Amino acid sequence: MTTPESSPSSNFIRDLVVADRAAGKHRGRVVTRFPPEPNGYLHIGHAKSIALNFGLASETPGGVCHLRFDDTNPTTEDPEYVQAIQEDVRWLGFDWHDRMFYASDYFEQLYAFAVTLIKKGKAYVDSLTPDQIREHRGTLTEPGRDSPYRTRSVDESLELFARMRAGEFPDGLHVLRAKIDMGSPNINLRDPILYRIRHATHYRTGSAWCIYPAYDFAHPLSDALEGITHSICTLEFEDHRPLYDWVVAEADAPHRPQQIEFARLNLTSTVMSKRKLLELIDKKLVAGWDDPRLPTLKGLRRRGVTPEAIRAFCEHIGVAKRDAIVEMQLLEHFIREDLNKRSPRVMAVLRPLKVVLDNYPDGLVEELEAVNNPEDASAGTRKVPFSRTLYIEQEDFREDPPKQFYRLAPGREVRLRYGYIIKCLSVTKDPHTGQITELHCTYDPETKSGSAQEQRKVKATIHWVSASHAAQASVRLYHPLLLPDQPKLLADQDWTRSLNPHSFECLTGCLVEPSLRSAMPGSRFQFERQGYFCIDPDSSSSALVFNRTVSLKDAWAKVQKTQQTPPR
RNA sequence: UGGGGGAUCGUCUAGCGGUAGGACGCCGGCCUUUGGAGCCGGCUACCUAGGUUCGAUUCCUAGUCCCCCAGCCA
Repeated sequence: MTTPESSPSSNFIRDLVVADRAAGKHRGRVVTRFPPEPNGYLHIGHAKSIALNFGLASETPGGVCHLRFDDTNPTTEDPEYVQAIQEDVRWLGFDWHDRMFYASDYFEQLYAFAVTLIKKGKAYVDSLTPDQIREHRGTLTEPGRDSPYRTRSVDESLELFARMRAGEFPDGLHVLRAKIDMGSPNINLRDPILYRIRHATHYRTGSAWCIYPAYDFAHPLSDALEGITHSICTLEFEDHRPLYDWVVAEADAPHRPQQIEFARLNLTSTVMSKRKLLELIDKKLVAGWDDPRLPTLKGLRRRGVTPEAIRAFCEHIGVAKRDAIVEMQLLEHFIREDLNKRSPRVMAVLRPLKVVLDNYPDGLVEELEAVNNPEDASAGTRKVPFSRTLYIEQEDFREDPPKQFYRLAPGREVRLRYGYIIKCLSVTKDPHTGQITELHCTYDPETKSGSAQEQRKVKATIHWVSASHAAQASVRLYHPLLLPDQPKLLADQDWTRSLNPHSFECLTGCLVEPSLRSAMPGSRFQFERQGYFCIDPDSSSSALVFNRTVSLKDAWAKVQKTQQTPPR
């Protein structure tokens, strides 16, 4: 069977589905659905739902999962989103096969269900204004009051409803409401609106309709029509469940699905609500839906995150009913874990510092052999050119090295990855600014990597590129979208004030090893000692652009952090 | 203060009356030509108070705290 690591962890929905199957409920069938409204892009919170619904279906013999667009509101929906959502679900690695549906395909049937309800005296056309309806609804603590139109005859409601459909009335003049209980302590049961008039063009049905079903009506019936067995949604719909059940029962639906609610995903230092994401886009606070700082699937993808990492993350966080905020570090862990296995290693210098090896023959170029991936022997090796003038990382040199810094410093030695041990002899500075402009070092020819004499150990190995061979690149670094610890501000209307003003950083003049010149957009690498990077779509062979997906864990950064905050 | 939900390490999560487990994180060590990866060890939790029981995180009672609901959004 499966190993403990790979076997899916238990959660209450899985348990329930298994129990239902064992009990022969729904004749042993399991049909789930992922029902996005095409009015925005998918984010990692949706990924949790997608993984749950498609996962449940795929781990059950004969189980299926539908993709259904819940497109009952013509004013906000757009085919652009329908397209993007399909791409994202596929990219994540899930397949609905031929089971793609639209709630808008059910409009005719939903209309018939509404007529059934009216005929049964379970729905009526109300002619109160929106304000009046709100007034009559009561409050959380006071019951509502019946609309004067509640006692309208079945025939009159039938006729009015037909005329609503025929387009005889302007928006808002009438609505169709369920006749349940205006005194219910559950506000959702106080004669909820089933249909509203909207003279708007629907992206799929065009102008065929001017009345549109509300979620609480369309959703349960769409589920019923599709034979959904387990209709999984988030916690905020919990008190809609009695209405869900009411609609399915009273409309004489052919099938009764079961609604089950779970807690949506929240992540630290980012935003997940559609409203906030949309606001970031609209106000141009980010570059677009695929901005790598965003938790959208498009953003994560552009950043270099793999679908495998997202799926592993979703499996690991589990499914429960308590509100939860998952630390971003956990997501990063799964990104690193996946990328570590698959990313070719490569050397890149983000902030270059020139190094001249005074005793290395001018004009000589050696091709050093470098391992492509220590985690994967089949990845092989490559040649990296080495010469007299190199660049190393600025932070790998300290003129006045602090405690525990064991990289290069005047008089100190360090190994160049796949190359030689070098020793720093002198530092050249700009006479005006005092800035270090170059280092003069010597190399020890006895210490070439892989050679027999290579006995000596040094404290550190650093990465480098050959000055005359390296390719220029720019590198985009991403930092948390939000400032730390600002839950108060976030709740505000003014939540954008908690945005991190430095969430985006672009490094130019970076130098990468020449093998990267031919790399294709989207390909991922580990820049040794630094992190995982991928080639951005903006990249070209003449101007390479990398995104940092996630940094490597950095023990030295931790040491520094504790050094910076000495106990006073 | 109506209704619906929920409370287990710092974070996420398991547990279904019998020693509270895993992961992330954090701390320490080993190893290392990536201060990466890997390996080893450690850290910290059952909201409170009663009750039932030989035994309660689990069952019961009463509290406390948190989340959701008053769109012709979903």
